[in-house]
Amino acid sequence: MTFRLYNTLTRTKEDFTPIDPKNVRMYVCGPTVYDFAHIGNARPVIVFDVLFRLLRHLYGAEHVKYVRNITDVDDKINARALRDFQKQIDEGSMSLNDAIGAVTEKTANQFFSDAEALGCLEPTFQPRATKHIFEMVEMINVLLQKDHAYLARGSEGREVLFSVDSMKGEYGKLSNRSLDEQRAGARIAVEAHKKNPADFVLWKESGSKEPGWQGEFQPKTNAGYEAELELSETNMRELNLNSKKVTVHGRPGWHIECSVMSKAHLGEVFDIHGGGLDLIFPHHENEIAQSRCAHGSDVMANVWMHNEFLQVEGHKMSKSLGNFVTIAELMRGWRGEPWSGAAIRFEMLGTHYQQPIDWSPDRLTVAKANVQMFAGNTQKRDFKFDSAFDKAWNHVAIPSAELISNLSDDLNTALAMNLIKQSISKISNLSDEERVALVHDVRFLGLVTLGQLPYLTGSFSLSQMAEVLVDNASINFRDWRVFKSNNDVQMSNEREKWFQSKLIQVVSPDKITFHGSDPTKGKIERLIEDRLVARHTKNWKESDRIRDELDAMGVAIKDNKDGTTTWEVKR
RNA sequence: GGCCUCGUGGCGGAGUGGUUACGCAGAGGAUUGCAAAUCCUUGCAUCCCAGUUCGAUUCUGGGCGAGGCCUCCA
Repeated sequence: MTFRLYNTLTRTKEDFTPIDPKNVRMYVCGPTVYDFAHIGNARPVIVFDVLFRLLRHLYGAEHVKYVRNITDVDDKINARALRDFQKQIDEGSMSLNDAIGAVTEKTANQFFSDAEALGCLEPTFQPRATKHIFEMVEMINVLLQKDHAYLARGSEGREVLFSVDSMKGEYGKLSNRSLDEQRAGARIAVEAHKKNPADFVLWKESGSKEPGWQGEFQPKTNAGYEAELELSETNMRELNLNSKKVTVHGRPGWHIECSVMSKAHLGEVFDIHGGGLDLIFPHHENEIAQSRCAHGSDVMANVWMHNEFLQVEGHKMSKSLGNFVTIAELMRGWRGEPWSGAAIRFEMLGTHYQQPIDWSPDRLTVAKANVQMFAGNTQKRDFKFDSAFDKAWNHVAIPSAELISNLSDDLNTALAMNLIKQSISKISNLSDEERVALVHDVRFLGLVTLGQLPYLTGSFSLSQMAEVLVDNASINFRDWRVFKSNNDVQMSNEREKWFQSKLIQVVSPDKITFHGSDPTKGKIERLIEDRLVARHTKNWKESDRIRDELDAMGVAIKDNKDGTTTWEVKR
């Protein structure tokens, strides 16, 4: 079987050959943790999770390393910290640094739980930029010594800049653009202190007049770093500097973070580097420039993969259009319905990663219907207690050869999902072998986990209903904690009301308890029993009245063929 | 200006050099006190032009139309 991947670097589909089959290495650009992840962010998370699963299958789980970073140093984070914690900072009850820590911690945690809800495996490493500052300074020094970088004074202070001219002929290969074309384009701001307008920042001085920066930070903390920068002879002459060392109190540029974190965990040259389409230029181009020049290598990674973008209902997703949807919001309820992580993943994998997706309730409905059909049918007694099914669930997922062959063709999840959708549509009529294959494939793709099954069927047992409520509660609880920590009294009160209405008790900042199960359960069961009695005596009036009453409680009932009545929370 | 993607039934949306998945909506039926749910059956489609080919929705070229990226962005 051949395993092929489209490589942005060569613009062709190539056979994939790892540098070392015992150590297959992949780096994917993770989130900048200034705001909750939206569905656009979810795409690379899901796509590269599938690739991770495939690599693990092909080379053995212990032979694959997957690094997805957390960018927790960025001007947007600082801005967010100032916005959210302005009051506390002004009052002196919180340092800007702590505020930044609160923002990144909160956002990163939400990202982790989002990724989990979307059925993603945890990457091997999830490094944070703030833990690698020293190595960044080190790499910048290497670049300075090799004359690939220079110190200059910009409008906002001193900067260490990467010199793209020092890499002429090689810079721009990934994005397929030459420096000459760049100059012709009108989009690049010409800044006098740059040797070439395309030169980008490696290190940026933090000005003392920027609120709260100067003196607020200690070397160990998350923002504002003292960097010792060695200057090359050339730079010294140009800047008329006498000393060989210059200290710049500042912060790293965006691109250097990934160069450093990938090197730290995967080495100077590795197999696969992934991310969103928009990162090709300038982010990945600049990563390549930094890493190759610092290490003197021909490539940074052999294969570069980029996922296409996602639109929302035909439009670019943006805050100004008001169609910005976070993952948590989708699961809580979007366009009138909550969408499970499984449905979101199902929908996402239905399109090849290099195709744009238009995100809409219609498409999600399809995915949801499929997931529910699968889950519902596998919940049926004759299916569930069937030994073949049992076996499939209780063993490690062994994907079918066809699934692997589809995925091996440049991660063709659309084709893989086609297989699954077809099997699901005739799930009741599948042979034992086909059923087992379906169960394995669905699990391999991370579409459904055993723990998720009860939530997907729509036919909740009583205890499962309680679980669902607690599950929804956990999302609200997360929000409540955020509002609480922001001292947003109005919003946290609103959440508390929600809990009260659902008979859920907030025990502590880490714990919630569901108390609503028993009374509700008893009432519903009693009403259903009463109604069954009424039906047996053909008292249709009373029977319908009870149905209305249950309906008002948000409970929908179904009279089954065998004379029993089941119920579910109305969706 | 540079780079790139897409155009399939009423709608959403896959795949394929030779009978066009799947879902929603529609139609018919089973079941039902009614309803809901469920199950079964079913009608409906490949933007236009040219080329390659025995054969094109699929490959190539052109046209028309839609959208994205190039600036922080996944």
